[in-house]
Amino acid sequence: MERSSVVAARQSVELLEKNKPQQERAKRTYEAILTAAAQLLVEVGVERISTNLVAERAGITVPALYRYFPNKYAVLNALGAVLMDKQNTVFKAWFDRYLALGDLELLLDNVYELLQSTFDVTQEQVGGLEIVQALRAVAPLREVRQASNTLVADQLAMIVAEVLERPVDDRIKAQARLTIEAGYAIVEMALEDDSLPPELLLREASRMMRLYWKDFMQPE
Amino acid sequence: MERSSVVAARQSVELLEKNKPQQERAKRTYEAILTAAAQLLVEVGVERISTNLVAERAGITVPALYRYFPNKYAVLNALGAVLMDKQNTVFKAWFDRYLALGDLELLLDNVYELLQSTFDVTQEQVGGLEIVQALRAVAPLREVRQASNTLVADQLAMIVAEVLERPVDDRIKAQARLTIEAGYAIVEMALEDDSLPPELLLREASRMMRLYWKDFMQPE
DNA sequence: TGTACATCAGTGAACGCGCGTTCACTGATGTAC
DNA sequence: TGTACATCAGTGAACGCGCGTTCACTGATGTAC
Repeated sequence: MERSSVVAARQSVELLEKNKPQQERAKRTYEAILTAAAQLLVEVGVERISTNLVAERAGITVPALYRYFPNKYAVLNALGAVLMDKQNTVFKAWFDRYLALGDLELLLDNVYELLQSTFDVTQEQVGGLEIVQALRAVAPLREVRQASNTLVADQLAMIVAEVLERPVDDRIKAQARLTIEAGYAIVEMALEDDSLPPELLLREASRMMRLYWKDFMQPE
Repeated sequence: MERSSVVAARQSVELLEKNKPQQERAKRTYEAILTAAAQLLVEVGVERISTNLVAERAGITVPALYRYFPNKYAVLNALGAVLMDKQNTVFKAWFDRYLALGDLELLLDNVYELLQSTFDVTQEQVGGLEIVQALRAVAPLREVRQASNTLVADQLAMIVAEVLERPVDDRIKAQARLTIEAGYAIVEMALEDDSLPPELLLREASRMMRLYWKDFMQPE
């Protein structure tokens, strides 16, 4: 699995991994660390997760964890990268499937499918909701999340502009950024809220987005 | 200032305050704690804020802090309650101003003003952005945020239903919940993102919401 | 107006704990010959 | 096929630190008479 599509800007807290696992045993250890971290994110939350806890749960000693990650933020970052990659993959697949040149209608008519797929992929990942929340919560990770969302939004803006033969101005960038951000926020809400069925929330969200972009293409 | 409009459900972590400050000196201390906490939220982040740090910054000893708050979550909760109250007050004022019976048009034509006011009130509060992020991040606070947003959304749903003479069904609840959640997410993004002007983002968001609700009232 | 007293507010010192991190090391795995 | 050796992977023990929390206490404030 390719996990480098989200590249962390270098900052005061080192987020990059140290030694890559080479041997089989090492790969199992590495995966055990991520699995343990995901479980603990659910059980104790990002507030109380620690390298000690993760190592213990993974069945290794702490120095073994430090062989692969410089600190706990790097572990969370790796977890976040895995999930964001999955989400971005879903997005790209959807985009490629429904994008017919010169026609955005098909895309707009299938926004619900995108939201539902994003919902599914997040729910299937152990600790999925907790991971995306951690991405919002922890300062060094926030920038990674923002960079990823901005990247996706810019790609969306560029392609839409191209199809409509319009310039990529701030207006269209704002529309794209807005849609992406609202989309993720609503998916997270649908995962969290248990008073309303997720399908309904996602259905309504897709309706909102469709109306929004339709109006951009053919103003009232 | 009334700070109790957001009531925390009792849970495993105690969030309520202990002794209320009575004398003048105590009120200053109490305020100094909240001010210090807000500053430190900006400087070191929610990850590293601690009662020790807050007490030191506030110019008091740690046991003095414990006189008013049972733990650091209660401090963050108080901070969050202050901000959510301000936001809810803004919402209510806007709602009362533009709600004409039997007509939601005026409301819909002024969504931008609401978003801008919410943006302003959050930006003016020291550590405003960091506080709303902490509300999303910290588990025991998350429920408080969700309860507050659900409450506001339910009120919105109820009044809209009343004006339109429709029942308060899941559909209308979902619409309201969605709008509120997307609204806050976009305000936060506007505060965080520095690549696009906040006014543009809020303008577009209000356009999206207006189209969404218009369509509900008069389907295409 | 003065003072004794009750209550409120804040202090100094101490505690046990889990944290992140590092060290020199032993053990496991893979490979050259 | 066997073995010596290099490299990779993981351990045990230790460290200093800041954390949350509590205690018995001193000091400040307000009030009854």
